[in-house]
Amino acid sequence: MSSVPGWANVDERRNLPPALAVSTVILGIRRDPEGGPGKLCLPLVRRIRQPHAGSWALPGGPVGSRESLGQAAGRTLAETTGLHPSYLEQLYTFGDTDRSPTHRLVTIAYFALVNIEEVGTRVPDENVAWFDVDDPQIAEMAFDHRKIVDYALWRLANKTEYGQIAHRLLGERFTLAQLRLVYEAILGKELDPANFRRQLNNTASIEATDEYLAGGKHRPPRLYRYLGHGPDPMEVDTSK
Amino acid sequence: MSSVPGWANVDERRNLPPALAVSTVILGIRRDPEGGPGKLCLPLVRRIRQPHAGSWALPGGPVGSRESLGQAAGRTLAETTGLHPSYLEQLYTFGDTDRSPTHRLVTIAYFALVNIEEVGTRVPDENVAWFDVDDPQIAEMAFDHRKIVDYALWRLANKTEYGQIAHRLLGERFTLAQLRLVYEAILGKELDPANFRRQLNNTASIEATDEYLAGGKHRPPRLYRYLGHGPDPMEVDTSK
DNA sequence: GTCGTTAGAGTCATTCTGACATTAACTGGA
DNA sequence: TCCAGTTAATGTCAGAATGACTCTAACGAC
Repeated sequence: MSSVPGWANVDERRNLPPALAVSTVILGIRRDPEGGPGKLCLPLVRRIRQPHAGSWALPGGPVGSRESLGQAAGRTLAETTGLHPSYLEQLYTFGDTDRSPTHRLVTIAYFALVNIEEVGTRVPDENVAWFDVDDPQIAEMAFDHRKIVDYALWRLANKTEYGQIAHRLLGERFTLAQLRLVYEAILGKELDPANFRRQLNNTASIEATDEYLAGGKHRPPRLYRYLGHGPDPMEVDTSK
Repeated sequence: MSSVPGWANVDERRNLPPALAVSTVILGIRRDPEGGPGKLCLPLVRRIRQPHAGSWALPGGPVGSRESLGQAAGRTLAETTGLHPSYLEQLYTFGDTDRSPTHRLVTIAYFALVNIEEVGTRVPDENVAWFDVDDPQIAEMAFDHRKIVDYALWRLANKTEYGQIAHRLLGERFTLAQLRLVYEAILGKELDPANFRRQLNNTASIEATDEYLAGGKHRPPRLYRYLGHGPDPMEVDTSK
């Protein structure tokens, strides 16, 4: 077991308590102006301090002693990006001993979704930026954060219940075409509009309203809304 | 915010670092001698020290400074119960501020499966015991451990991929009837043997061997084996 | 009005599912 | 040895779900 130059010796930090932090992968869909399939994207913050100064990292920070883990995730997200996500779910806890070169770091990662209207907005300064998830600029990230993002994408694709997820990404009312674009962005393939409509009508998780989306060039589509019911008992309440 | 008698004042522990621990929900299936549907059960340890002395708790313990979280879960499980599970997956991290009356406690909960042959065995002393998950004796448990068990059961029932789970509960070779009993125990309902066989043949996740289970009174059933491939990239490697 | 576009409903062949019947292979007792 | 009883494994069939496709309705642009 050799000592790496510039790294604290492992034995020196043997009896230090581990640092507890939260990080949040917050995904949104970037609209395609031409109406094509949207792309999943997320905000990242540039690290100011060592280690990994200058690299892009997930928004997050240390856990306060009098806040729950979910509260810490929401607080640090608001402080660094100004975003208040409508969906927050614990993703995974990363605690390998070599995650940070300077100390033992245990990070509880959270997974959030942001309404499509807020994507790209609320950027407080040049140290916060939105990236498409497949942007080559973020092929490498600070710490093991790229691994965290990849796991969040895997979890999203393997969700059995997309209903509430799509609803969180879109907001209160949405058209079936918008909803279909969300599913297509997550699944990475095109879906037949007619069959998509039929399947949603069978599962009674969304409801037609008597409103229509005005302003388009063509026939106005009907607006739908999601009938709540979260199946995961561990979803974080962000209603406050 | 009043002070509870016998509890440390919240302000007194404000600046103490949080204690990091792991706990493991390790589920097995208890065979029904009459061949009926098996029952999910798990080993628990009786707490010796305060708080919650005398109550049943999940096996676990503090995280060492030079071990990963998964290693800590496997080590504490072996130390307290002698079990070496073949499947170990991170479940959830519990970090509410009121989990323990004496200090801020953050627990990374793990979820393990034990082979049916080991259920009820390896009980080192009277402070370790196996319980059916619906045993009224464990309707209440130490800390928030009952909540952790319930969440593990929810996750198990909501898994999309039962293949590898069933395989971990049963061992290397198994008959289709045994596999069906595992599915029935998890899903809580009976399945048609013929349709069950047909579905498994379509998904090529198990393979027929040319061996048969001898010793029964009737026609010997063919043995099958599971073709590996874990879909969850965060499953813990217990092969060491 | 017509044309182009999108919303939304309908058609049909294929596949999947649940329920049930049938045949095969073994043990134990008459 | 033959038969009854039990379990393993396969087959059948109607109804449901699915994928690919067509058809009609409703809008704006011209």
